[in-house]
Amino acid sequence: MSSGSVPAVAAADAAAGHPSSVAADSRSGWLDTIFTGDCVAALERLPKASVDAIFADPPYNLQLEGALMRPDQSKVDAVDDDWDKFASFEAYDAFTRAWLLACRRVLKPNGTIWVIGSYHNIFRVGTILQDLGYWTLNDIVWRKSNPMPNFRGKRFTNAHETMIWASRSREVRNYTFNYEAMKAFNDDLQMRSDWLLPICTGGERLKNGEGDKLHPTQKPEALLYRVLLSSTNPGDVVLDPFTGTGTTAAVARRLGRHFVGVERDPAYAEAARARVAAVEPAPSEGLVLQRPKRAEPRIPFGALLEAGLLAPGTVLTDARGRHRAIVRADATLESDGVVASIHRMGAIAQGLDACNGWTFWHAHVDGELQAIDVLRTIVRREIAAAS
Amino acid sequence: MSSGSVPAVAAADAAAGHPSSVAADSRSGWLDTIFTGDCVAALERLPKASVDAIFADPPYNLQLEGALMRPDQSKVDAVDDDWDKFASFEAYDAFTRAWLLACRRVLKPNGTIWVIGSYHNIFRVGTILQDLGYWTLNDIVWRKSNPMPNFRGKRFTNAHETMIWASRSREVRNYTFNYEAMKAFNDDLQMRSDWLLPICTGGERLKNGEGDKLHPTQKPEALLYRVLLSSTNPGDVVLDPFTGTGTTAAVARRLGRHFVGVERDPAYAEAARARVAAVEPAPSEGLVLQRPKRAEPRIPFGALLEAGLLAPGTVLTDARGRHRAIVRADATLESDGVVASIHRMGAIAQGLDACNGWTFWHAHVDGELQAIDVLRTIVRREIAAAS
DNA sequence: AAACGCTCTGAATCTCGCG
DNA sequence: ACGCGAGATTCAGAGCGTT
Repeated sequence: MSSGSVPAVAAADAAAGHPSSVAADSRSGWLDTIFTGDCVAALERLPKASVDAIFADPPYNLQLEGALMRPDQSKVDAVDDDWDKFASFEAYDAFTRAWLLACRRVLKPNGTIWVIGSYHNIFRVGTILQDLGYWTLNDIVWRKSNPMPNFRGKRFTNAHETMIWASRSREVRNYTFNYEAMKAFNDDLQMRSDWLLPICTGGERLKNGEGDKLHPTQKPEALLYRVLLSSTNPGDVVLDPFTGTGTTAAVARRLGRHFVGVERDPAYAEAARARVAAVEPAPSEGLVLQRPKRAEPRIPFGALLEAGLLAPGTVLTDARGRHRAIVRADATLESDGVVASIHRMGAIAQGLDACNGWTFWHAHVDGELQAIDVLRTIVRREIAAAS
Repeated sequence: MSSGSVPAVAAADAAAGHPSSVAADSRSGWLDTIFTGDCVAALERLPKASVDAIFADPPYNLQLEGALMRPDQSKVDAVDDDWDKFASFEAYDAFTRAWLLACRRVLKPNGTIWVIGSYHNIFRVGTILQDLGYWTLNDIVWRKSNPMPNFRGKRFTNAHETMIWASRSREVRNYTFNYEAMKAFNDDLQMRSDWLLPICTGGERLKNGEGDKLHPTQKPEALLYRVLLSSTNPGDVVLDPFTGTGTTAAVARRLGRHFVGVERDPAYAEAARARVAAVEPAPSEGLVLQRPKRAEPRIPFGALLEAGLLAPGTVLTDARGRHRAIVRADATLESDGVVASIHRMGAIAQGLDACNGWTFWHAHVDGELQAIDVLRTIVRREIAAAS
């Protein structure tokens, strides 16, 4: 992992076709780089299955007509850029299919993709994602704490945008989701599919020479922080095919992730490179997340007997003493003549199909009734200390 | 308007083809009726352009596989009904296109449609709505205050569903949106596109003989209350092509709207009819909404000076006295050398993009600090009295 | 009687590694 | 690829019985 080093943010004109700019067998030519050019052409030059995650903020195809005035007659600075103009839904669909296909090629088998949009485009994006074989994991609603009001009073205040989070295909189960970290992030409650965050304003919003916003749709770093924290690991490669002002790349670098960006507009691309170069990555020790229990070394129940923490003949009960079983020397339990593992015996006792014996069965430890999971923790600590 | 009368909730088998059950030139045969049958067949028997609004809760095509257990090993009662099974996305799309087309025929030119769904189906619904010519007005997020958790810790808690609100076509401008009523409903703030509401539980949830839920996906009445209050008027006709247990019809009747329902399952249809028959409509005088402000004459700020209600040189402040500005004779405000309208000055003072100066700026009226909107009301009354 | 604890349930695309 | 078994995993609110 090279998160501490300065990224190579030099320009590389992928669309113009310089073969040397993208090495087919190495990441050295394109990692931590923001390319100037069309994203489909640029992605075709990246190796297959080379990125861990994708965050895409494509044109929304807003289809605005005429200017929108505020109640005080000031003009709303709308998204009227050429890159957001499409001749028809069909043209937008073809564009969407093309870049989502190109993304699918460079995405690792267990990688995931995020796409953000509004009601103007997100339904078409979602449909095409499904049609291409991506498998939706969640749709996440970004609730804006400070949305633009509806000036005409003809609709509800459009106060949110939608992100779709999808794996590469239905069969994938080992995609990255830092469940425990997000739960801790959210005051020990599961992170929900609705996130309340302010829009990008103030010092975070990049300005042009005249002090106006540089880019019409710059996303807040807090949004990308949650996205990358939840679905990537330090050292992962994050691709943003519509880099814009480089929010994804900046947050990726801050969080010790690698990035690859593609941006069509040279001015945006240059601003993004300068922005990313100024980012100070977090120290790697700050990026360590709560380790999920699944990742802990497996301890067989017998290890508790070997360690002398439990003796054969000990009586185990459930938390309320309604069920009891005796520990045998071979690390099985016996109850009413039945012999089984701690898990099976817990299931049998409750009449269920399955049971986690570690948390179901209790023993007296230091005079207190405690789950045998506590003893497993002791064994794990001893193993960690010895190695 | 016949909201006070008992609706005709007798069954009518539209699918079986009784011509007498639907009169082509009168509403007497089908108004306030819940039909048993397939919705496309039933809608083809309704007159063209005959309903003011549609609320549709179609199958979501969940594509579940296997059983899901809670951590305590109890089984989640999943939606595994035949009506939610589709052979492919193509089959679901064909189904969706068919009923949305049938809906479009019976919808009045200025009518609107609501469709609710989850990430499993809503993208496809939204795409097809657009392809058929409907024009999206908003997507509304129903944030559930008490969603089912994610039991395996593999995704974000799926804590919301999405509703799409669309007009019949892009050109329509005179659709019903009770902007002021929704604003009043929301403590005088514009109603946003994210609504926090609990799921349907407790006494509101219809039960079968065994005390289990009668229908797997009954929607809360509060959701339909907001939908119908915002986008329909008393006396309007509301169609629900997937009536289920009749939540739409029940709330429509309570709010003095007419309804038409179609439900395929005879048991659900019968339960819905009984439910609706028990609904007591609200008294019609309770259904009068806040008069739209746009119908009020526009009063320029200068009119307050002309009327002598404010004098040049008067100091205005915000409600808490943190910002101040001086009224000039030309009806602009001045503060720290900056001159601007009441609205712009309010925005500048707060560092925001926009501000309603009428409610932001306050003056001492009869010794009390009050919003200058109070003075506008006085001017309006005088104008009304003079004419 | 109010408080408390236990049980039940809701549109859900919900494990993983080893043999 | 498939079967097997270890063992990891939940929030809000209603309802009901006990303290």
